[in-house]
Amino acid sequence: MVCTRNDLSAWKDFPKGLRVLLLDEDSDSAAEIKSKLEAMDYIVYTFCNESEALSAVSSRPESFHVAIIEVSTSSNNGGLKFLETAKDLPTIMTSNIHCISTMMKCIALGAVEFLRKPLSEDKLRNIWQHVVHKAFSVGGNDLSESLKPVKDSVASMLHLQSEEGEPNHEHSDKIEDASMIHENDREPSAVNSKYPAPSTPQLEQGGRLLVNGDVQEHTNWSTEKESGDPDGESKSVETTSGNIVAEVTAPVDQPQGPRETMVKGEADLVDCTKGERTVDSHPQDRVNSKDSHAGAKRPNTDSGLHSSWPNKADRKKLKVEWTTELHKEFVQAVDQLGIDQAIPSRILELMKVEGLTRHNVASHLQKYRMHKRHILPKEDNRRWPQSDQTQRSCYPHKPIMAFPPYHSNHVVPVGPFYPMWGTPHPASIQSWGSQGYYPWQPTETWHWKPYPGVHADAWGCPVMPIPRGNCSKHSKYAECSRIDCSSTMDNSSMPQSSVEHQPAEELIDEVVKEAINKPWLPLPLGLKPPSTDSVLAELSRQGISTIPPRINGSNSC
DNA sequence: AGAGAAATAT
DNA sequence: AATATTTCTC
Repeated sequence: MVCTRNDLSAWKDFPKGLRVLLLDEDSDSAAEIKSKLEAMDYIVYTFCNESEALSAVSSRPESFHVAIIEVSTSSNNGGLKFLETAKDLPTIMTSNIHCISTMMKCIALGAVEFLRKPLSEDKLRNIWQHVVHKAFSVGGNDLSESLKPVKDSVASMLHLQSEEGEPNHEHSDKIEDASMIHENDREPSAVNSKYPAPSTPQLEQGGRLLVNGDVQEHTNWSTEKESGDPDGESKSVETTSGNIVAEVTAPVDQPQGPRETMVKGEADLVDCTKGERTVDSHPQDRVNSKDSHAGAKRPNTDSGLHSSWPNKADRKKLKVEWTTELHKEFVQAVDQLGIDQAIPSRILELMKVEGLTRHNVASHLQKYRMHKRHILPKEDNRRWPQSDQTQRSCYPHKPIMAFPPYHSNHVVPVGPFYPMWGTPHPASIQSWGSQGYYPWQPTETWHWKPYPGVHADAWGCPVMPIPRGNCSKHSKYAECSRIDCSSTMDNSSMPQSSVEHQPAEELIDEVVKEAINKPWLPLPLGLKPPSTDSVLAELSRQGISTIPPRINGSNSC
């Protein structure tokens, strides 16, 4: 009758079927208790003398979940021996005498509770709590066989994910609902309607699990890198069977450093539970915050609704708002990492923004790249009239043959495609580029590397006509190793439709790919060999520092 | 597992 | 229409 883990995952209506060892020398009393317990769908094993009970519990300890032991009046130590022996078994002592010292003795010896006779249904109803409590108090390893399944079952009910146990969503929701109420005395409502048998947790332990479940929700939110989405990206509080108690008892975690991102529920205006939440930011953490007026720009900042933490429903839909701030941090991270390192997880790491997920970053990065590739060149040309030519011309975005048609002297009054992203004013909303913020590592370091393992730019990347003069200012390796479009295309007569520039990009991709994959072949028309600078940079990037001294500054532009 | 692209949602 | 999230593919 060993209760295995599998049995327990099927223990849907816990605590029905809980196995109770009952020791009472008074057979009438025993019968009475037994019938009450059985009415609650507990399974009762009655013993009328201690030694029988002892042998039963020692020979098959896994057969019982809880014991109710009468403190015998007839013998001196009646019942206490059992208590001492069956330490793994949550044991409730009972007696019709209620001598305080006896009670204390029982508790001191490990009894989980002392119940005065007669044992009413109410008293008996809650004995399952001790089972659960024990299951969660004891470390996973020394958990007695009979309790493991209990723990699994409960963990599963609470959606705590004990090991790979399948979480039970219906249950978790209900429990969560119940826990939101924070009441100790639960009438047979949510939980109990599903588990009609006993219950009405009164003891601290019982309630604690639920309350802590709630706490954990919060903890989860504040630490999780990915909000509670089920794809498991949440690296936060992975509650496992071994550490639930510790986890749950720990104070709600104080973000120690990471900034927090602003997230917004979808229904901003509805009510406190749905309204936007602005997490307090930690000024001391904002080491990189460059603009003091940033706060004023935050469209969402502080509507005074700090009240409630997101409940589950809302949490799912929390939306990251890419404010200027946030975007700036993003760009900084990206710049800092450089093109080949700028992957969502690293960016996320660098940004240290609380609550931001890798998905968020990935998405933003996707957009960022799109803009870099397709939009910025246009934007750049048209919206940075003051810029020295270098900035524009050295843009690393790929293909350039198809630079958007447009004459620099022709002021285009029409709004940009993506006004948000291209606005030149540093203080205004998002602008993708990082120029101006991090002059030591300008966006030029963004060399899109379409083919893993090789830096395309080092091998020749197509590029716009090189403007006169300014090249030498930029030591980056990219700029001199590009196609000189003017040799093959006439800028002034370039196609006006940006549609036509797509195929050209792909073509260039192909050409570059070919050049990369077959370095022994002559470079295709339009590709220049890599410059010395670019080769050196690539070599040093790959950890090769010693180069034969045969370099003659041939990187003329 | 995680990056990136595409699809989908708001 | 812009942009964020989700889903899908590799």
